[in-house]
Formats: sequence, C-alpha cells, structure tokens
Amino acid sequence: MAALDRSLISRLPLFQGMAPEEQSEILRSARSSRYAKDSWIFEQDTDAHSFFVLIAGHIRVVRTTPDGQQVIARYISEGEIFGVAAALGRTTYPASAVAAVDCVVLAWPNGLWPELARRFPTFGATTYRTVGNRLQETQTRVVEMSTEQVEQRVAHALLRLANQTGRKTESGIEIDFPISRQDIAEMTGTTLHTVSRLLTKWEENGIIVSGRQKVTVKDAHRLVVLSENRTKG
Amino acid sequence: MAALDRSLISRLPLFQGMAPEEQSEILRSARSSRYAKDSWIFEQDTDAHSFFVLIAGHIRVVRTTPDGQQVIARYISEGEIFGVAAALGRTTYPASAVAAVDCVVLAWPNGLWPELARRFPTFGATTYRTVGNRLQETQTRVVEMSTEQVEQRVAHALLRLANQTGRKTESGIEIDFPISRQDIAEMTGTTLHTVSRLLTKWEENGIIVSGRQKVTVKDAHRLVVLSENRTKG
DNA sequence: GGCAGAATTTGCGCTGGCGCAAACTCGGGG
DNA sequence: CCCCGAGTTTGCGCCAGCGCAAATTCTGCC
Repeated sequence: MAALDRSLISRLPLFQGMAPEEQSEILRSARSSRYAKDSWIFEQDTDAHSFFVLIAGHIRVVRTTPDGQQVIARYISEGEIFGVAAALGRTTYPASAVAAVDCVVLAWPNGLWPELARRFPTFGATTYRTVGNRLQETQTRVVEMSTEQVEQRVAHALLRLANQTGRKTESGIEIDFPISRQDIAEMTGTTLHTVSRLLTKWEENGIIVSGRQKVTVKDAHRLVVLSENRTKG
Repeated sequence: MAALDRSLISRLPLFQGMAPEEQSEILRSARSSRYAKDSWIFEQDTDAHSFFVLIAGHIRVVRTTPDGQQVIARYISEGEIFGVAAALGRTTYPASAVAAVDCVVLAWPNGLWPELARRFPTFGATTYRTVGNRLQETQTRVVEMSTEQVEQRVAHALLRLANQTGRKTESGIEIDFPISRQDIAEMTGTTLHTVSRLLTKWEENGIIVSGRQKVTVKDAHRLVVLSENRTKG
C-alpha cells in the first residue's frame, strides 16, 4: 500500500498544532479503508481493535437493545475521531458504527493509543475535549427526553443536524446525507409516524422542505421557537 | 491547615498503583473541605476551578434547564472522582453538584491536572476510564428513555442505585442516602406522582419497602423481571 | 421502461401517564 | 409534647402520541 499523504489530515482540527513531519509520522501507522454505504465499521460489544478518523462521508453510531430496537447515538462528520474505546480504557465498542454514505476512514490499532497520546499531547487533549463534548451532548439529550414534548425534541434534533452537518443551499440548510423518518424517530425516541406528521405540518408552514430521505431547513428561526415552546410550565 | 493523611486515599481504587510517597505527594496539593447536606460543591455553568474526589458522603449531580426544571444526572459515591472538567478541556461545569448528605471532599486546582496526569499515569488512565463508563451509562439512559415504559425505567433506576450505593441490611438492600419520590422522578423522566404509585404497588407486592426518603429493595430479582418486562414487541 | 421493495403519508381508536387538587402523614424544631 | 411544613398518597379527567392498518409514492435495479 502506498504511503498516505499528509494532505489527508493537515486541514483537520484534530491534527493542528503538529509539525508537518509529525503529521506524516502519525500517518505511517494508520491504515486507510473505504466503506460502502450501509456497511459496518465496527459492531457493538465486539472487541475494540482500532480507533478511527473519518476522512470523507458520514457515519451513524447506533445502540441496539437486547430485543432488537435501535437508537441512534449520534452522527459523525468529516474530520471527527470515533471509536475511541482505547482512550477510555474500554475493551469493546459500546455501540455500532454504520456508514450513512460511502466513507473513507483512517484506522489506528488500539495498542498505539498510549504512545500517540504521549508523543502528541495536543492530539490527546483534543480527543478528550471531543469526548467531553459528547458526554455533555448526551446528557443534554437525557434532559431533553425528560422534560420536552416530542415536537420540541424533533425540532432540536433537526437543528442539531443542520448545525453539525448542514450544507447551505440557496433554498436553506440541507442535511448532508440521506436520513429517513425512521432515523429521526430513533434519534428522538418517537415513532416514524409521529415524525412524518410533524414534518408534513412544518412543510405546510414553510419551515422546512423534505423529500424521501432528505430534509432542508428553510426557517431555522421558527424551528428554534418551536424547540423552546413549552406547553406546560 | 495540617497535612492530610495518606490513609484518606490509600484504600481508593483511583490511587491504587501509586507508591505511598506518591500518594502523600498528591495529597500535598489537595485541600479538604466539608459540605453540609444540601449545600453546593459547584454550580452549573460557573467557572471550573477544581476537580474533586469524594471521601465521605453522597453527591447528587444535577442539570437545570433554562426554565428551571431539574434532572438528576447521577449520584457520586465515596471514592469517586467528579467535576473533571479540566480533564476534558472544559472551562465551566456542565452540571451542579449538591451534597445529598454531609460530605467530605478533596479538591485540586484545575491547573494541576496536566502535571498530575503526566506524573501519575494510572491516575489519569483511571479517571478517563471513569469518564468512559459515565458516557456509556448516560447513553444507556438515553436508550432506556427512548425504548422503555416508565415502570421499567424506575425499576432500572432503583436497581442501579441499589448496586452502586446499596447497603445490605437484614431486610434487603437499602439505598444509603435520603432519596425522595421527586428525586427518583428526576432520574427517570417522570413525575413524583407516578413514582409514588409504582412504589406503593411494589410495596404491596413485597418487592420493596419504602418510607419517607428511604427505599429498601427486598426482592431484586423480581425488580429485574419488571425492568425487562416489555409490554410491546 | 417497468416492477418490486422501500419510504412515506394518513386515518382511527385507545391508553399510559400527566396535570391538577386535596388529603394525609411523619419527623424534627421549638 | 405539639405543631408546622415537607414529603407522600390518592382520586379523577384528559390528551399527546402510540399501535395498527392501509393506501400511496418514490426509486433503484433489472
């Protein structure tokens, strides 16, 4: 396999603060893979062998319950690190990672984590900052699920997707990968039927436009209002 | 202030793998404080100045929403590290910490984290393992809130409390600190009324005994059955 | 270009659990 | 020892959102 080019990662925040030759060096121990849409990068509860950086595409992180129900933990965007079981002293992955579209991924063997974190302190620190953000995000989700109505939760979820992975088009902010009503339901703890009804209503009101596996936010401001609109208090 | 004695921490898993003189050294930069029941150790969104280890007592970690609703993120037990914003590169605390009973706490200034983590690698690693566990726990909670009925969630919450902070008595596993119906409601995303009804029912069935701010699990096995009892398929 | 399967929409009835309100009980402080 | 207030129990009505079912519309593949 040819050596990987530094340009793959030099623009990513995760590798900022590393000298060019360091970037090349860290790449020497990485291997690059492609994953077709809907294929698994790793599976929940299996032995954690590697950690990853997403170079291109979008990844869905999914938890599956013993009785087969799925919950989407989060989406990973380009440049993000994921599958960091090693950094947290775990031996298995707590969730599965699925390619939401065709993806390109870099992988490092878990055994290299301690050495890499030691040799490139900002790399370690950035990773832990990411973990901290995810912990906080996840707790925010618990709070939302505890205190908000379904409509507010779906509005929040769309806003988050638009912010994290939205692509500005002339007609609004388009979510950058195929996402079904079922997916949105699994992010918000509701059913695809309820999501469908909400999106239909919002489309009638001009807040969004949506199609099959596609959502574009046209009026983020009104969505914010909806997401904050407490009916009880 | 007199020097703190090594025996305070020598039994704690967090400080295992450190030589006695290292334990004494790490204590030299710590300060010890007492917190009366219901007092705040730190408050959400305030500047994070320190990280902490709980020496004695129980601490409730609480997130408050903009409109004043509270959600209990977790309880901290003796020996646990908490308020680790520094380790995750955050500058503010994402939640508040309240003494559930009178507590004794050690605190280190955040500025010391990098040095301590470098000098005592197992200390850092253990901390990050704890963070990983909490992230996974929090995600489990999201899954529960998405897929389970209220009865199952309350059963799960009681089982978790019994495991983490339970004290075995001759009549069952007693939760080791005062906990109200309202508290349980804030852990499970329901109302104190519903919790009260469930506990009453369970007490009639001999699964628990409960009193004012007190719950004792008598038949954990049947509680497990309840927590897994899916009504829909 | 047509077809099979996937995704979405929509109607309808039902119920788990919440909101509200009131009564009651217990434990600690004075 | 009594009283006050926090914590708890309980009744009642209601409705957001789910379960179920069927129709409809895409779209990628053959």
